[in-house]
Amino acid sequence: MTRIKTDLYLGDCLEVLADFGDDSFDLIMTSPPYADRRSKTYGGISPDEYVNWFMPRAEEFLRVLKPSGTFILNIKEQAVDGERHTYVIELILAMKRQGWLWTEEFVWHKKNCYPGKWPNRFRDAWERCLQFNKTRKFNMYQEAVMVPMGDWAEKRLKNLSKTDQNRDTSKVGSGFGKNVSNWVDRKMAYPTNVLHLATETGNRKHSAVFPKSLPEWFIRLFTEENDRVLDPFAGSGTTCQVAQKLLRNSVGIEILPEYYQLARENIKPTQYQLFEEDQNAIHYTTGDH
Amino acid sequence: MTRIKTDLYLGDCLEVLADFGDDSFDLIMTSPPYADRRSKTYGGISPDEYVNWFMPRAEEFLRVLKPSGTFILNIKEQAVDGERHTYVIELILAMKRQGWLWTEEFVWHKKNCYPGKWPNRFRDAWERCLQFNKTRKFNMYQEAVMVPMGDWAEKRLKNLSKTDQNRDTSKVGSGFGKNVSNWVDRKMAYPTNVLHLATETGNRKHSAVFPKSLPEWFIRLFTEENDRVLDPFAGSGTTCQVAQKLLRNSVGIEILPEYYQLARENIKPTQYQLFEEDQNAIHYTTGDH
DNA sequence: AGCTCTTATGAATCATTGA
DNA sequence: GTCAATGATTCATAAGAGC
Repeated sequence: MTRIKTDLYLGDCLEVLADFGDDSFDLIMTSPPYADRRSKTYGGISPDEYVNWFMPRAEEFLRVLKPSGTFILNIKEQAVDGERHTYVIELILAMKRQGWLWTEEFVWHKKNCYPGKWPNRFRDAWERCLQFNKTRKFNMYQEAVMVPMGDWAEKRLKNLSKTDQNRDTSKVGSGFGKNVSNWVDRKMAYPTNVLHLATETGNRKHSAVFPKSLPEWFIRLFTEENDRVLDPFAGSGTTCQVAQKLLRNSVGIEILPEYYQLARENIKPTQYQLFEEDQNAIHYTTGDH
Repeated sequence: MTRIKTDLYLGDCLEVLADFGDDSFDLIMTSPPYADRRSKTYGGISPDEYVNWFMPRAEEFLRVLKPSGTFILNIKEQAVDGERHTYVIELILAMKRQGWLWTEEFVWHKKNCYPGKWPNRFRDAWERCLQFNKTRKFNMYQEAVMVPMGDWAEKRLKNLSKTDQNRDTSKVGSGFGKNVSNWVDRKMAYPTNVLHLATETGNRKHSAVFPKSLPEWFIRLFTEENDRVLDPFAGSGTTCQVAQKLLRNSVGIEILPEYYQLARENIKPTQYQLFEEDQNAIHYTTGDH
């Protein structure tokens, strides 16, 4: 029996994380308060101060992340005075100086983005999901997020073209023959670094929620069951909710009491996972928090 | 009768542009050689030197662009030693210091990206289209790129682009708008800053073309007929081809003789556009180049 | 004309081998 | 050791051929 823990903390992650040991988390997945957005609620970090505000916290993230772990930062700069502000790209450079590896930049395409019309720009339909790592040897479970192949596959794989055979038989025997058999049955393909996820509408209490599918995708990709996930800007607790559902331990930190309270309501009490022979017999029983 | 000029130059844009006056172009649309890519054909600028290589050219672009004009830069940094290189975001910062406004960043989602599998990353399926301007009052013709809503429209659009390819160019000048106006009673929507286009895979002579639809979209969005477009890294001349089709004047500059020659072959001689009442009476007659 | 089927290949990235 | 060249991996599109 494995216990899945989901812990919520009220406070500034800079202070709360001081009590956590080095190399504690397999994944940090967060969407921090955007500069100047939610200024009423979060005290309004101005775009120009954003990097200075973020960096000491990034240092703590670097400390508590395992060497094999990953940090996913969902963020997008807004337009300020007719321009895209540069605080996000400056943040990337600053974090590299701090010791992070900037491994990848995923694009989250928001299929149903916010409506609106402006004379000088179109609706903003994408956000960055920046991937940072401590080392080049990080855990990645690609099979966990495979996607169905396109319709083209069925016809295509019936009759493999000569090129395919030529290109691959040029290898010394071992390669294609084996792979053909892999391919013919294959219905799934590896995804790309562009994610197509709709935003979830209707959450009025927390203005900057991401859809559950966003943390779900990254949690599946970068962690296994019983791993430990951190969301240092937990908001209404979406990341922790998803982590719990996927049987990952998680820690959520939120500075605003309203959101902290909301997160507590959204998170079910501690779960217990029972391993039994019958897969359908995985039960969830609630326990003390 | 309006004459559409399409001029191609062989040489380094840094030198060729010296002969052009200030404020000459309404749109600069280009995809420069990426760092260290195609090093056999182009010089192979190393990622670390890329900004220094680019900046003097950017200065010329700034000079020859009209105050109401736009500069679209299609670029993507590669992975170097397990990380995304930072030369593109450093370029953005350098260009801002040079006097550019970084107005927007469009995402070009490449639906058919290069295949492959690696233990630490997925396939790269997007590129940046960075929008820079000289002033906050730039021309933008949003209606020219409106898209029909719904799935039925997608098929319609596909068919349209097919007939486009078949020399049905009479539709094209103002045609897109006209066709679209047929659907105006149906719902039209403004697009977003995410473009979904497939790369063209059939081109054997030039390995790095962008699909025609990419410059087409930006030319429609940021210029009107008879405006003047520049592609300082013209390659096989895709931008100029499209500009000509859309009845915009254009200048293409290419440093490699092979591509310059290829561009010349791809560009039809100077066109003359006749304005007459009957839409079908728009004729093209060839003249000296 | 309009459909299906065939075929080539694309701004990729990492691991391994060779100089 | 460092650096350059070669090999291995793999998905989606459109042009072209055939009916």
